[in-house]
Amino acid sequence: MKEFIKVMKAISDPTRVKMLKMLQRRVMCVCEVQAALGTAQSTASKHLKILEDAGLITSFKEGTWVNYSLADGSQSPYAASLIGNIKHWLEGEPEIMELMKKLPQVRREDICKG
Amino acid sequence: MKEFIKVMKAISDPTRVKMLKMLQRRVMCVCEVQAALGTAQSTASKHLKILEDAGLITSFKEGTWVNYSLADGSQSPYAASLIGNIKHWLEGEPEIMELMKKLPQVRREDICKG
DNA sequence: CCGTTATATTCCTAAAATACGATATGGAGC
DNA sequence: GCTCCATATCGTATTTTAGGAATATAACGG
Repeated sequence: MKEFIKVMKAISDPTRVKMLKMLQRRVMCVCEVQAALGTAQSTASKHLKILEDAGLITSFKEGTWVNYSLADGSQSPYAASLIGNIKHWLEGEPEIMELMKKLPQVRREDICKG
Repeated sequence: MKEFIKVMKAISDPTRVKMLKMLQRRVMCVCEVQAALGTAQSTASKHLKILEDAGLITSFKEGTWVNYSLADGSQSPYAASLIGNIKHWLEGEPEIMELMKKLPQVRREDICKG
């Protein structure tokens, strides 16, 4: 039950849902997520951790960067099911479409290292 | 997005999940739900309202009783998907099995009217 | 080792969720 | 009309959550 609630709570926040929708398109580092959403760095990092703890995303380090991507769902059957659904859910939402449109311009080469 | 979050938030609370699992088995009135979970009456009523607003359950009046049951999902595609999943999710959970075991003894004839 | 950069964590505050008791509503029956 | 019972709503205390600023950690380049 605790595991189930953890997954559901993780997916119950608009900011985190947006993160999932972005990571569905491509791998992103924390500063890219932060830039795309316009949040504080600590906020982005914290939300990503919640998603990772729930088994919805995974990360791997690449130097100082931490790359996040959608998980395969092997960590939790609930996460697996939701990962599958989230891919087609909310695709028509204006809020999400807007975000997706500006996603290509959010590149770590332009954002970080400065 | 708001509708989506509403459904997800609704299903992110242990008390409400237990309610859904019970209503999956049979129709129940508020006092039966209250008795089965051991909560205050106001608490049960409020949680049921949240689930109904999310399109996860429906109600119909029968005299002074209000009967709640699982919704068919026609109100929201997100609710529809989760209603389908919740039916097989958590079936093995000790907490849920315990609850299901005592469900037959929770009858409005014994609880209410007195 | 030192400085820089990306990320994580801590601390604090504001907003939201939860629970309960108390009160209000609404139907049934006298 | 009044009373009883099931349910809904209100008021409030407590807990949880979200957000950002500040600080800590970790990896890289010199």
